[in-house]
Amino acid sequence: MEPLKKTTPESGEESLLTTGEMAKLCDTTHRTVRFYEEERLIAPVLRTEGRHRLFSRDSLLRLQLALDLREAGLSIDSIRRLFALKDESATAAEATTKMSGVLEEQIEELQRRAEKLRHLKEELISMLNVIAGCTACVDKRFPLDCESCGHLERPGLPRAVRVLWKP
Amino acid sequence: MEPLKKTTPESGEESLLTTGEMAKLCDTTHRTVRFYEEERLIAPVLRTEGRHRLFSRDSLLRLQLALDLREAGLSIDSIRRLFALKDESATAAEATTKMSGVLEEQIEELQRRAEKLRHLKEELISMLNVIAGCTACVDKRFPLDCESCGHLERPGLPRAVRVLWKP
DNA sequence: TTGCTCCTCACGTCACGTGAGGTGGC
DNA sequence: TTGCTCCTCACGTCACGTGAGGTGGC
Repeated sequence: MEPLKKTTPESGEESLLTTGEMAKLCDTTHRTVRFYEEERLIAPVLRTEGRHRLFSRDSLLRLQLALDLREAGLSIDSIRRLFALKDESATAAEATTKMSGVLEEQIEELQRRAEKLRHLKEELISMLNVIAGCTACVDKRFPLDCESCGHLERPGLPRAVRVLWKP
Repeated sequence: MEPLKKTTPESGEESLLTTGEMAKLCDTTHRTVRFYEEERLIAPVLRTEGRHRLFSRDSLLRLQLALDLREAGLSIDSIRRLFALKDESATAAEATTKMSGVLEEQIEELQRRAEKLRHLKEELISMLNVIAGCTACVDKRFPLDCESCGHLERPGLPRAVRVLWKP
């Protein structure tokens, strides 16, 4: 029996990834992969003779995490600093303390953002409920004279309705 | 008794807001107020002789909602279209249907984002737990040879640790 | 008159997007 | 040879930030 060289690479050489494969596996674009390389967050392990980039599996993981951290609101610079923290620390304790600091801060920021989004969502939902009452409206006063209708006069009317339903 | 003209304005004229007051009440900058005016999302009701802008309370509400929608991920263009929906609709039913569509879509997007953020948060927290075990590490192998330590070998180790704790 | 706020250009920034024109590799 | 992917500039975009140099208003 012959060893399955193509499907089960052992050296790791054969599992290198092109820019396009990196993009596909990270669900992003070619340009974004190039941008993260420009920013020194990843680097190709080698180039082909035609100068095509080849990345390692480690680079794939780094890019995936970097992109998730970006989506979570960290800037490229913060991500770069987070990735550099370990090598800049003298001891493991120092590294973990610093990483914890960055991560805790971001977790708190995520919680604040989630809370704000949840609030806005509630406002939008309550708004849908209010304007649902206008769906059956056949009044000739729409849309220029809704204010005389009375439907929008009740107290506690969400700001979104006041703004979006104003003449 | 004299009417309290200064503190309880009746005409509304006296409650007009300058660009700086708009910025302060929206917790944003002067430039951002100007930008939203450039984008036709708000407009000053009048100018002083010295060309200083004066905005109405309605503009304040519009700007506050616009900024919240921006933070929630809507583009300036989407916000402009949402604000224009009512006047572009022939009936109240049409307006509510269209607004519901935009808002429902954004609510779903918010939920997707919140879910992703929650996932990343879990990963970061579990990462803190793992690297907490390294805090007491006094091994000379840190930081260049952590891989030979065994602490990071267990299966299911979050990707974040694999990336951030790699040599 | 002094301080603070406001004005109008206008270029800078961040994280990419989008061609333009050319080459690589199965 | 054909298609698809990759390459390197390099300018564009979105939502503002940041001065530069000047004027307003209590």
